[in-house]
Amino acid sequence: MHHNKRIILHIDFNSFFASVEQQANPFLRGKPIAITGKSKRALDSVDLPAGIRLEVKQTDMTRTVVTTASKEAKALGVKTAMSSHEAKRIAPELILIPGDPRKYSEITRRFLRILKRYTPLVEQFSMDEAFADLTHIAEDYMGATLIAQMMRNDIANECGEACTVSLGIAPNKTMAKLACESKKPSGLTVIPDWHVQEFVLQQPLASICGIGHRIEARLARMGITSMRELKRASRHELHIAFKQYGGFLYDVARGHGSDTITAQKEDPKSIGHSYTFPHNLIHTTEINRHLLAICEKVGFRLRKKGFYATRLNIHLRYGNTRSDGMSFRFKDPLADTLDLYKQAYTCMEKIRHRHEAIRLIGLSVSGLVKSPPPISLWPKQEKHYEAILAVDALSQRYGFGTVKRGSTINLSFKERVSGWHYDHEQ
DNA sequence: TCTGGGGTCCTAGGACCC
DNA sequence: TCTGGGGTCCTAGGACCC
Repeated sequence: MHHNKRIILHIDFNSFFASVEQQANPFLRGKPIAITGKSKRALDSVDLPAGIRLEVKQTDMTRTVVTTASKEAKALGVKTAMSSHEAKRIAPELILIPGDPRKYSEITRRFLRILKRYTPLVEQFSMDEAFADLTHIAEDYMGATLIAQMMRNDIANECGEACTVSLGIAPNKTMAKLACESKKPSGLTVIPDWHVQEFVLQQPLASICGIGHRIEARLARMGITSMRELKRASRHELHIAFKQYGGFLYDVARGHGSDTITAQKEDPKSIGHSYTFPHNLIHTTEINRHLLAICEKVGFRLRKKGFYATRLNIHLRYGNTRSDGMSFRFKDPLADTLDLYKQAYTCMEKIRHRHEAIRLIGLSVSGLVKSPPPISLWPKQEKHYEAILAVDALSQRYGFGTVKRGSTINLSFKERVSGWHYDHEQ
C-alpha cells in the first residue's frame, strides 16, 4: 500500500440502452420499455443496416431476453435477463425494442470523450461504465465531488437529458463501484478512505463486483455469510479455498482493492459470436449455413479490427441444454471467412452429436495477432481477397448483412459457399 | 414457451522439453 | 532402472462481469 491514497471515481449510466432509446425517441420517454437482443426472424435478418427499425412482433421475440429495462419497466417488475415472453406476460403494456448497438456506441464515445476532458486517467469498464483517477485534479473528496457533478452535467448536455448516471467516489475501484451501486438511480456516493473500512462491513457479500452466486455459495458453505464474517477469515484460509481469488476476498473485507487505472485501451483477447436459433435445428444443411453465417460475422469483425486468429473455439448447445465445446490452435493466422469456416466445420463435425437438435452455435477466435495479410500464390486467391475487402467495405458502410453469401440466404451450402449474392431487401 | 450475447481471467491436467 | 523437478504449451472448463 502506498501513502498517497488515490481518489477513484466510478460512473455508470442508469438503464443505459433504454435511456438512449428514450432519448432518441421522445414517444418512449416515461414509458415502460425493454431492450432485447436482436429480433429472431431467420438467418437473413441478422443485423439489419442501421436506421432500419424492425416492427416488433410477438413471434420475433422467441428466445430473446431483456438486456435493459427502463426505470418505468423496472417498476413493473421487469428485470434484466428475463425472457421477453415472461416480461410481456407480467407487464403487457411493456414496449419491446430490439437493441441498436450503433446508437449505443455513439453515446459511449461521447461519454468517454467527456471524461477525458477532465483527465486522461480514464478506464472504460463496459459500454456504460468507467473509472477515473481524480487524485491529481481534485484536492480532496470535496473537490472530487464537484468534478463528478460537472461530469454528470456534461453528460446530460452532450448525451441527452434522458442519459442520467450514478457516481461513486472511493479510494479504489472496487469500493468506488460499490459506492456507485449503493445508491441508484442517479446517486452520488462518496466513501472517503477514513470511512471505507466501516462502510464495506455493512454491505452484503454479493454487492461486491467479483462476488457472484458461486463464490457466495462457497463462502456460505464455509460459514461466511456477511462481510464481518469474511473479515474474520485469515488470508491463508481464503487462499486454500479460493487460490488467487482468496487474496481479493481478503482485501475486499478491509475495503482494499486495485486503484490502478488502465487508460490505454487494450487489444481484444478474443472475438466471438453465438446465436440461439428460434427453433432447434436438426438438419445438417441448415446447421452448416448458420455456421457459415456465424463465421462471416466473426471474420468481418476480426478483419475490421485488423487481427488474425490462431485459435478457434466452438460451442454447441443442444435442446436439452447440455452443451459441448472444443478449441484448438492452428499455425497459420486466419482472418478469411472461408478459412474460419473450414476449421469450424471440421471442429463441429468432431464434437457434434448427430441426430441431436441444436439450440445454439457459438464461435469465438483468440490468439489474435496483427500479422500482415498472407501473400497469395495464385491470382485467383488475390481476387478472392479483393472480393472480401470490397464486401467488408460495403458492410462497414451500410451495415453487416448488406451483402450475403448465396448459401446463407436460401441455398444449400454445398458448392455455393464462395458465391456472393447482393441482397436488395432493404 | 420456457435463460442472450459479448467479453475477461484463472485453474488443472497432459504432453513435451530440459 | 526408477522416479525428480521446473517450465511451457495446449485444451477443457469454470468463474466473473455487463
